[in-house]
Amino acid sequence: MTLREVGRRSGVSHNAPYKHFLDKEALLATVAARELAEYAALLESESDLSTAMRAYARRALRFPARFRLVYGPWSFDSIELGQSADAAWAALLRLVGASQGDAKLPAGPPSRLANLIRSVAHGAIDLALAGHLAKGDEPTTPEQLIDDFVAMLTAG
Amino acid sequence: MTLREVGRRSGVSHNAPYKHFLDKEALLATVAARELAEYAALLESESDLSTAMRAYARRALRFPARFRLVYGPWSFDSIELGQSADAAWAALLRLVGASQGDAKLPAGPPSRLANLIRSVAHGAIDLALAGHLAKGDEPTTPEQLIDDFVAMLTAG
DNA sequence: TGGTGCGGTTGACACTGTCAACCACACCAC
DNA sequence: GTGGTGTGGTTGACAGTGTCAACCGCACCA
Repeated sequence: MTLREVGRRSGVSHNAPYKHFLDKEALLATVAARELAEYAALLESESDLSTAMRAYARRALRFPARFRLVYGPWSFDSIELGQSADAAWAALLRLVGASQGDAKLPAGPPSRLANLIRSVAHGAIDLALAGHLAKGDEPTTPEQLIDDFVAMLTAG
Repeated sequence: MTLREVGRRSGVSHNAPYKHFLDKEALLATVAARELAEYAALLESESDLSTAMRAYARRALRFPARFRLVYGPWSFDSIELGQSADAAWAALLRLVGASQGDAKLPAGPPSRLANLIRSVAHGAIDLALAGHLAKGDEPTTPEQLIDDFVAMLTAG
C-alpha cells in the first residue's frame, strides 16, 4: 500500500493525503482504529461468548491485512486506536461476565479469563494467517480452537 | 531494515547481498527460519511443557522483530521456514505427550492440546508486543498467561 | 472588502529494491 | 601452462516511494 496510490485511486494528486494525515503511519492508524472499532461492535452485538469470538475470527480471516494492521508495530500511541481497544476490551469483559453469571465459565476475576480467551483467539487467527494451522497431519481452524477452548472452560 | 544497509554494515557494496539471496524477502526468510529453528531448539532442550513455553515467550519478547518476521506475511513458501516449523511442531508434540504421560495434561489427541497451547502462547506474545496486555486495570504478561493456562489444564 | 485558512497542486529531494553490465580471481580440463 | 568457467564482487542506472516546500484558488467571516 503506497500513499501515492491512495491519491491516485481517490483521483487526487500524490500529496493530497498529507492534507488529511500527518504521514503514512497516521493514515494507517486511522484505518486500524476503524477495524478495531468494528471488532468491538461485533462483540457488543453478540450475547454468547463463543459465538462472538467466532464472529471475530471470521472477520479477521476475511480481512487479514487489516487484522495485521491493528496489531502491527506502531511507532507512536494513536488515541483512536487506544479508544477502540478500550471499547473492545470492555465488550469482551461484559461477555465473560455474562458467561460467568450463567455458570458457563468458572468464577474468578473476569479479566484473567478474558485475557486467556483473547490470547487463544488472537494466536489462532495469526497462526492461521501464517499458514501454521493448515499444515500437518491434523489441520484445524481458529473457529474450531476457540470453540474447543470455551468448551473446555465450561466443562472444566 | 534496508538491503543497502546490510551491504553497508557488511562492508560490501549495496548489491552484494544479491549474490547470496534472490531478493530481500529471501534474505528475511532465511533470518526467520533461523529464529524459528532457535524456538525449536529451545523446546527440544526443555522437559517441562510450561517451562519450555515460558522460555519461548522470553525469547520472543527479547527479539520482537524476529518474532514478527517468523509469522509475517510471506509471498512464497520458504523450504527452510517450513522445516523449522516442522521441527518446532514436533518438539511441542513431544512435550505435550510427556505431560499427558505424567497425567499433568488430560488425555486425547496431543495435536489438539498442542494447538491450543501454541495459540495461547502466540496470542499472548503478540498482544504483549502490541501493548494490549500492559494497559488496563490489571496488566499481565505472556509468561503469566501461559502458566495460567497450563495450570488450568492440569487442574481441569 | 480584505484576510485567513483549508484542501488542492507541482516539483524537488534522498532513499529504496532491483537489474544489467562489467571485473577479478580461484579452479579445473586439457 | 593455458584457456574456459563460475562465483562473488563492483558501478551505474531505473522506476517508484515518503516527505517537504512552495504556490494557488476559493469559501468564509470580521
